[in-house]
Amino acid sequence: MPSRSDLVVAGLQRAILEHKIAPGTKLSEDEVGEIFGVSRTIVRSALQALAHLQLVTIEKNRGAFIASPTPKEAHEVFEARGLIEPRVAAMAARRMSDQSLEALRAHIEEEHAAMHAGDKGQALALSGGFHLKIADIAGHDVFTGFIHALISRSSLIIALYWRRADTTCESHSHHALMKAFERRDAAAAEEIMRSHIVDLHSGLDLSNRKNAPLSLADALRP
Amino acid sequence: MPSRSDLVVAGLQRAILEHKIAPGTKLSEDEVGEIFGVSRTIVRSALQALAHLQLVTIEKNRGAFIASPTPKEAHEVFEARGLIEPRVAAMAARRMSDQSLEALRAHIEEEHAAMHAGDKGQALALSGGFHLKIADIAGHDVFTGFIHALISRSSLIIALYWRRADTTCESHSHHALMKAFERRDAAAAEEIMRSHIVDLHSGLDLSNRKNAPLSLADALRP
DNA sequence: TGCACAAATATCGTATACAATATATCATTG
DNA sequence: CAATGATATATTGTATACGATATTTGTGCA
Repeated sequence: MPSRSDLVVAGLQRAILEHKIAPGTKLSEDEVGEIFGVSRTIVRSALQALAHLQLVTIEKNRGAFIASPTPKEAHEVFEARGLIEPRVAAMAARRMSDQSLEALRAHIEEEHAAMHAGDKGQALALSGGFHLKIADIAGHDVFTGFIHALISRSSLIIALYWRRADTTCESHSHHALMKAFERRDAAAAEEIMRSHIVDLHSGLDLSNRKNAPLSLADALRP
Repeated sequence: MPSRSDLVVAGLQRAILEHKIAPGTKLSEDEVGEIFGVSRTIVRSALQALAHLQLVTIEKNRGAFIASPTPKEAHEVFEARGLIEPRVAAMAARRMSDQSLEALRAHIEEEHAAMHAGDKGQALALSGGFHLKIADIAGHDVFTGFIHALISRSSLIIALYWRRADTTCESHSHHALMKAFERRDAAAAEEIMRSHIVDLHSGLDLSNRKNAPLSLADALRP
């Protein structure tokens, strides 16, 4: 049974992951509460949770803002992913069931569809979701928790520093990973994941920060 | 300027790290609020923060309890530390300044003193602090954050599953790490850290859980 | 005595009221 | 007109009140 603040967390997180709210945007407690129909008590709880994931930063007596990762943070996040995710991919390969394999295939289909539909935001969110599903399959809750936080932050980082317009390399790497999973080849999965994340990391231009603020109410309207 | 809930978080965390509150202990909001002289609003915020660190579990309509890691969680925590901390130790060795080296030496002195004083709880907390200081020196905020959470949880795990009475192996490994740091030998630091954590991991007996509940008010009285 | 069920109590979940702080507005002055 | 300062407004920080849920206690009955 999801608590009411979890719903707010999920709603905001989704908007952030799909790039509907830009980094730096202020999240006024009253405004968020109005949109979700809850009191400030709930909103505050949700904002604290998001702050813990480092998706928002809370400044005392000033309020909460969508986080705006620095180049250093961006680098660190992908460095961390580069250490953890290959290991987790190998674990997932060893534990891969036919059922999980099928779920991953379905997920890739969704990615493909969103891409063709031209919905960049959703395509990006789904691409992160693929990595998360792999972590779930690995069944290592500690690593999964870390990866969850890292992927969320990655979405913000990509909003600020991504240099290319497309995300086709994603699709290619994800297919390669599928091949390795089908063979239950842990070593291959580990290596493909490593190079995939290096790819993502090198797709960032940490010297050029983009800006694209947006109205909060618009972004959250379902 | 630390907010009031941070003070509650720090107070509870310290008590947990020093094994003054046993896993499973209930943290009543009223009781904690009474002890720290704050309202339930603040306590709730603090408990949520501790829940994010997984030092506390919150059960809906039942309250907050000191977390009681399962054997699986215990295994995963040390597996994660085994992956991350060696890498961080290497980074720290590369960035080690004379000043940082001195700080680490001083820290080891403290450990030594606490051990001689027979204060098991504080010795354990300090031993975790040594690992944290290394992470700080490495200057990688993402890894430091992870390690912070992992070390906190390790303290709970040790409370439940530690098989030996002493912690002398800690002291030995920490000295060996210092030697590597003094030589700025990243490879050695990495390897020593790896085997140190394997040592810790193997010091657990995951089939035997200890029990040692304690009064809450006593534990928190400064 | 032991069990089942009901009342009473305690604790948590949420909303709201008030205080503290920051931000915005606007007049004043050089 | 720009800069500065005072007032007004808006927003966050905290406490508290009230309703909802769980736990405990107590009572009746087999």
